[in-house]
Amino acid sequence: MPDIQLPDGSHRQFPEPVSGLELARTIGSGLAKAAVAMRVDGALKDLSTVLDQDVAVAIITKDSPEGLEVIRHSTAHLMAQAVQSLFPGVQVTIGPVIENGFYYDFAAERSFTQDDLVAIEGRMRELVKENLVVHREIVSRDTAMTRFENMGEDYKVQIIRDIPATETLSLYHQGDFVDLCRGPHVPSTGSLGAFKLQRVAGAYWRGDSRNPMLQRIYGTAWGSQKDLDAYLQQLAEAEKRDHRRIGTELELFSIQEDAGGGLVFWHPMGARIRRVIEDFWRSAHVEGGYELLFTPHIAHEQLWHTSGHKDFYAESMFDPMQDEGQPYQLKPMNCPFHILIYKDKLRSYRDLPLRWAELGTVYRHEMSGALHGLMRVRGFTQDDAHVFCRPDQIEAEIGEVLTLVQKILGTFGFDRYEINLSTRPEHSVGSDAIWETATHALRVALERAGLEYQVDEGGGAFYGPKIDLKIQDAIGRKWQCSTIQLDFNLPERFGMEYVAEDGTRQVPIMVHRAIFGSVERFFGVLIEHYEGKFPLWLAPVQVAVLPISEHFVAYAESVTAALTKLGLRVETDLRNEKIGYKIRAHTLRRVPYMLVVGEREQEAGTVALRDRNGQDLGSHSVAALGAALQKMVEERQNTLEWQG
RNA sequence: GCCGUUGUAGCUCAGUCGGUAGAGCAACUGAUUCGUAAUCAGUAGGUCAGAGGUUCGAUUCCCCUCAACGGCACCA
Repeated sequence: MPDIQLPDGSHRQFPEPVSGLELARTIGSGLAKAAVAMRVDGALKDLSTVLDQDVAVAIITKDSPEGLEVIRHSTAHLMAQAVQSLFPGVQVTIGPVIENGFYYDFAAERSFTQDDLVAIEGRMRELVKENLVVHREIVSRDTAMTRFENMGEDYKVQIIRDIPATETLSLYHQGDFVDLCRGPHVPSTGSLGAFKLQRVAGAYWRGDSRNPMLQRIYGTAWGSQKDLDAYLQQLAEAEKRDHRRIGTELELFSIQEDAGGGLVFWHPMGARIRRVIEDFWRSAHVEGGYELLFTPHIAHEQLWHTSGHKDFYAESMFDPMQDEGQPYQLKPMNCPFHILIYKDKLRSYRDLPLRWAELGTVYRHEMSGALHGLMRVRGFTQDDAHVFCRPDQIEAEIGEVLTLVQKILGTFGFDRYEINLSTRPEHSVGSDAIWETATHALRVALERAGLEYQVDEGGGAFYGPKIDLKIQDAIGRKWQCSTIQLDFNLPERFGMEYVAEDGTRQVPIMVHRAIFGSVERFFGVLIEHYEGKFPLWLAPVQVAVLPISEHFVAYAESVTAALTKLGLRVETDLRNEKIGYKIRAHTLRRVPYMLVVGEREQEAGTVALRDRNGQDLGSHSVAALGAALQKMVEERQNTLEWQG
């Protein structure tokens, strides 16, 4: 006689045991239809589970986060069933839920093609129509082992072998398909339907590159067709922001096959933006008490032995080059160079903190398959800085860095962050005392700054704790940019020291920090964030002056000259085209403001103002417009809204 | 690096069952002198990613290399 408590606190009594699905039906037919699983005293269960005790039950529906997980997991099974029915002999391995979807890895003789995906999806739809009941079977380890051995499912056998003996093994059946799975799953295949297979890709068995490569099929699944469509729409939106496409369209940058992969060429328009970014970065750093450095691109190989990079970073470094019998190496990092400057003379405790920043271009041998537009390249410029300080200064220095990070990122329109504090890993250098002091200092600095953060226990580098910061872009994607890392290793390796108040020699604390991370990558993120519609202060061309016809060319040029004189980036479009053509052309180039000049404007000494969003902003005198634009640029405003 | 796909004009793409290629946009020239997202006409533009092989003949078929794309692995 189970007494079942529902999430709203109410109770329902049943004369005999009931299944979850039956329970849902007594609550409402709509609920029963949307139900995919349930939570019994906190544990996820299939709806077919019979409730014969007094328990608390929450029905999980398609639209809840947990329900979506169940749907995605069940859709992965459905796909595996379809694959095995179409391609006998293909082995199944694992098929987990991922963000927005699922994948399933198969061991197959040949790789799947795009046509195969269409066929698999078709078969899946048939199986949905058949509305096969999904049922769970508890089996012993031996039974499970034998069954999968007989089926020739070698990978499943390996999986079973690795499951702790204490765990219950369950099999899920639907039609003639069986899979080893913890569950829960939807009650029948008819509960599924809003899915789409996306792509095939290779993936190593158990994620290890020494293992055989399997065929992974990715798919997405949702609680309703509407949600699926919305998601696909969102993917298309993200696609439109692709910095590689926009970069080509707006002539911002290119990657040249003749030069090699992962090497970025900044074209004039991109270079203009970079210059603005860097100028702002420099002035913000000087204001923040930094000195700016320049260091070479290569150094004796020996330096990289001293730094330890030859031991633990060699794979990412370009091979050494020889000159007069001496091996030199391209730098993958700037830190050793800054250390050499530090060591160039004896430092006093009074000199600390030293804050040294450099836009330092480094080269790393990223593997060919890892290269991706501006996001992952082989040559890039780090906005690198190192703070050398005493242990008692850590907290204040980290606080300063966090302030600068927020100031700089905020100016680019990034004010939502995800922050991680990573603490001491198992293998590490440095005393307990220094780790303790430093980690505490990072924590306090974060809290003082009022920043929320998560702690990644043991996630720090072997040489010190760190703070990583991800920014969120306009469509909610997260990008790792800023990082603040303490280093107890390099100062030791290089024998850095300062003379303390008591005359003893002490080792300084070293802080590595970057705000953009890489200028290239940050630029890529900016392009995607703004969809190429840069705010006025960053736009490579801020204003386009568009004469209606040849008669107004002289006036247009005078307007351009006046605005250029104010430091604005202005172009005159003298092409022999109609005004509509010019407006379209500059709108597509994302030029923030267009000034139309014709007879009326020439007479009155004004311009007709229009922004790239199609807003007609009325008529303005050249002087008033210039002053208003200048103000917007100076304040680095993120909006084009007219305040003149 | 690994698996798969792809590489044709500046861009987006069509095409060639093996007989050295075509469109739209962009560029250039001319006409038009125009009021808020594409005026009309013409011209030019290609070692069909690169190297090799098969063939009378290769952009097309085969092999290798390079690069891009989607993943995996990598990314203190």
